[in-house]
Amino acid sequence: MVEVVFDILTHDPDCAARRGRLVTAHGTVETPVFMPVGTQATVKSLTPDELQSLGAQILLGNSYHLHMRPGADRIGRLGGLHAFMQWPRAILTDSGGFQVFSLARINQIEEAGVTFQSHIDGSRHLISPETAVQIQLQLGSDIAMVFDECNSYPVSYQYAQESMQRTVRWAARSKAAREHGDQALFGIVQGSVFVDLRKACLEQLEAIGFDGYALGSLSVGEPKEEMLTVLGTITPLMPVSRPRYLMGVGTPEDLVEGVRAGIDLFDCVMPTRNARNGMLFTAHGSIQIKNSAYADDDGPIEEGCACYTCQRFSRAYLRHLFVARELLAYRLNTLHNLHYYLQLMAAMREALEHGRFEGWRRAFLKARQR
RNA sequence: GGAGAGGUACCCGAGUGGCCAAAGGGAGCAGACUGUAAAUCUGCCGGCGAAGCCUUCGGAGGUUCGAAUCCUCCCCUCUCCA
Repeated sequence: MVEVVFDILTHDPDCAARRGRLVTAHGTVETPVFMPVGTQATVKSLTPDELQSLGAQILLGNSYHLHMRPGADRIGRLGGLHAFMQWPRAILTDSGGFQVFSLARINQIEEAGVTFQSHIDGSRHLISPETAVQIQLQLGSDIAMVFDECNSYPVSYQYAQESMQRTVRWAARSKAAREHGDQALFGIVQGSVFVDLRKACLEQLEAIGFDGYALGSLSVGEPKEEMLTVLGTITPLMPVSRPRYLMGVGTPEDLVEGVRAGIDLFDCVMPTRNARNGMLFTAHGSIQIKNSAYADDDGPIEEGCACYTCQRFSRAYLRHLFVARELLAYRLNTLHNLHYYLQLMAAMREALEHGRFEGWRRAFLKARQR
């Protein structure tokens, strides 16, 4: 089997950004990259063919949700997640660590792992570092994440420290549990907004040794300044030769700042969820398509946008579909937003290739002032 | 012609002496959303506004300290009988 290999093609001369290439058994991923979120073995409302047409190179799947339904063992029997959902390109799976945060009301954290009370039927399930690795092995993702605890914000220094240390212990157990070298395993740096905890966590994870390193528990409610401080301080300390993944982030601006700090992989539900909630991204900021201002607007979401939606449909039509709760609204909006996100990443990769990322970034920020 | 039911805010619809500027829906308007329990959630929704004040429950009178609610007359709608 082919191991996941990461090469850096160019470093930007003016900042920490880099243009890289991640080779997986399911294709090459050009970085920096945005991974659309396909929690339940689907990027909501789109087909795999549409995702490929949009230029998606790698998707994110979720261990917790697929374990609960339909079951990772079942997906394994059915040929793995790629075959199951008919996605031929790369997949990264989250370990369920985010659900420790998002489903905090129905779980209990212990040293052994986290006991979830299923949000589907109330039954109890222990997810441990070992089971999280096992689940992801059954899913057959190209990149697996260690089982961690995603912290909420704010948390006390003491809790952040205890949680971080437990996440490190869990990371070591995850590494020990991994059997196959053809599935990459990434460690996750925790420590909330406390930079010294983040540094200590990263050092310990490096000592264990992972194929890539991620920043977790960011954009969970902390002030943007805090997020940028952690991002700007910790990212440069992460191993240069390994892929760096900023988990769950973020807005278009966040992606640009992340790339600038040296991040290679991103994922976020924002383009897909917000699309379903009527918020559409453009170079000049976002719009709420349901606003009455668009009722008679015969122009596209964004002038010059090459996406399917903008090539054919007016804002007035999209507003109508959304207000009428027509299913097509969710699809068309999602197509546009993902196109925007993926094109944004492609534009950054191109700027990096030409060594002019900073100039590109200034133009990006200027356009959003309008 | 007779018997009965009913007219409440943009629409539907609760309320039948004070806790009512009036429940609840819907529509409308706006906002939020960051490793997805999300096609979800939140706010506003008579007027001016900080408190507060003003106008409002088909119309006009009346009873009462106080009326969407009780009384009188009028207008209109619906159902059944002839």
